[in-house]
Amino acid sequence: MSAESPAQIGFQPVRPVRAYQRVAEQIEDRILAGELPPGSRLPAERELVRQFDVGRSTIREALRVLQSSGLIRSRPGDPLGAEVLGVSPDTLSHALGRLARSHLSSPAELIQFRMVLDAESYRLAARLHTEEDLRRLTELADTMGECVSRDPHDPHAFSEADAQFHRVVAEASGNALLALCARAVHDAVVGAIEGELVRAERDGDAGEWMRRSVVHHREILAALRGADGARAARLGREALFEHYAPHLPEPDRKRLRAALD
Amino acid sequence: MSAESPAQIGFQPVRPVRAYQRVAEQIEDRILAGELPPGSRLPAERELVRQFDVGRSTIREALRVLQSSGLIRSRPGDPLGAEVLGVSPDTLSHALGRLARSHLSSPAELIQFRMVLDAESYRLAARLHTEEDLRRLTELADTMGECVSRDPHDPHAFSEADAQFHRVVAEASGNALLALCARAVHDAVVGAIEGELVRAERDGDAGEWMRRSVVHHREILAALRGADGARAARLGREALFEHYAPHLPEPDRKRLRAALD
DNA sequence: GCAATCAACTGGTCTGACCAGTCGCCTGGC
DNA sequence: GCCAGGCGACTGGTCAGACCAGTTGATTGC
Repeated sequence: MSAESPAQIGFQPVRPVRAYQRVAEQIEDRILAGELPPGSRLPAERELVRQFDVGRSTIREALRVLQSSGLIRSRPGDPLGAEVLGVSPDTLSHALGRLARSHLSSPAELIQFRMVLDAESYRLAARLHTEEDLRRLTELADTMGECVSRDPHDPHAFSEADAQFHRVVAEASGNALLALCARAVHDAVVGAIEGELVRAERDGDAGEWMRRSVVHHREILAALRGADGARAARLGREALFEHYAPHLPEPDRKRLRAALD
Repeated sequence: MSAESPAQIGFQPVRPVRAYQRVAEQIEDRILAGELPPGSRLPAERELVRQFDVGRSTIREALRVLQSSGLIRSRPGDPLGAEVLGVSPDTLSHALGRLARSHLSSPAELIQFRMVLDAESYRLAARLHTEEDLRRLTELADTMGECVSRDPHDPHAFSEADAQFHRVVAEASGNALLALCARAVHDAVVGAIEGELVRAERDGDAGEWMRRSVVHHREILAALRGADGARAARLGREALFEHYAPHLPEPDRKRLRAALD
């Protein structure tokens, strides 16, 4: 890029930058730089009006943008001002959820994507886990077992422990980005497929798949303990496939099978 | 969930929903449902004021939210009103870029994540590619070869063809979601590491890594043609590792190596 | 000591205004 | 007849000021 003609050097097309954008950028930069840590408060809107020397609507539009990005949260009547939330995976979840709802991708793709992310979490976690991770995972698997042996079953607590299990594995992978994405996809899947799950529970075979799921999780845990990443990854993929495939039409199922490896 | 005490059934905490949220939701739903396809136009703000029967600031805050989500784009003076862009991966890119810039994740994690996504793209693409995909990939590999054999090198066109290559592979994987995420991560990596790359180019070994990269891409292409997903995935991981590892400190490099498999 | 009240905030919304930019029409000169 | 220029009639961006409902904390009354 060092060989451009002199006439083209130094000048770039200038696009108008809106006032609310500059306000939002300044605040976002402070948040990302850590100067406004999560939990801290922004000044009140009318105070920001004075500091930035713009109208209140400009301030409000900037705050709306930040809020829709999940960086801040505001509450009417709060004398402390808007609360800084910091970077969170919620934006990712939202964006993924939107993609999942749009014609751009199908539920099957969402599930396949989750198979990929989960499997890679397992693979990495098998190498990098700590004893503490294993302890927590064992505990969660036990919790899941209790939920299924209890009468009546407690599918809510079960799902909670299940989600927690995946979250711990993702964190054990040592890659926060992977963990955040895996969580976002997990949330999106749950949000998109929830209706199916409820129906399946009502069909009465809830105990059956919960039991199978517990077995799966224990096998995965054993593979993690043995540092067998490939096996853990394969087991994770199979578990997801078995769980979701029955609810999908054949073409989708075939595509999902391609991700089984 | 069917066994709750009667007193807890039927009532859920009602949280106030802001007017701008309802406006934004209505418009977003129409866009996601395809009733407002990309390229179509929203009514003018003052017309929306009439239709939704709210103040203009409410309309504007709703439009700001949609705009920051990348769903619409507005331009001053446009008599046609805001343009509908539809769901795009830009939001994902933004969110990932923010995560990459925040203290929550490091460049190494970003690269590792890209290794994961690319490798899985290869694995799936090896199974599901079409002849047309192979033709385009061959063409792009040739283009990359030309860029490197040209004198002087054309690193810009090279990077462009490289990005295109990855994009075609991701699309050949048959999973649009995976493709979008891979592209978003690619963009985030490029955005985050660009400074490093420029430095490397200036160091004069540009020709060398470009040549190696071409070889890598041809090997991957051969693996894809042979439907050898595992091999393609491994090659893809190695290519990224070789490219980025030299620019990282040792601890990060070690962690990246864990993703090599 | 405690509960009800009140005043001073907050964010959410509306109104009305002005500006600069953009477009389409319309008119004037060629 | 054609085209350039200008003139509205729009657009979105911004500002100012107002009101409302909700929150909070001090004050008041018991």
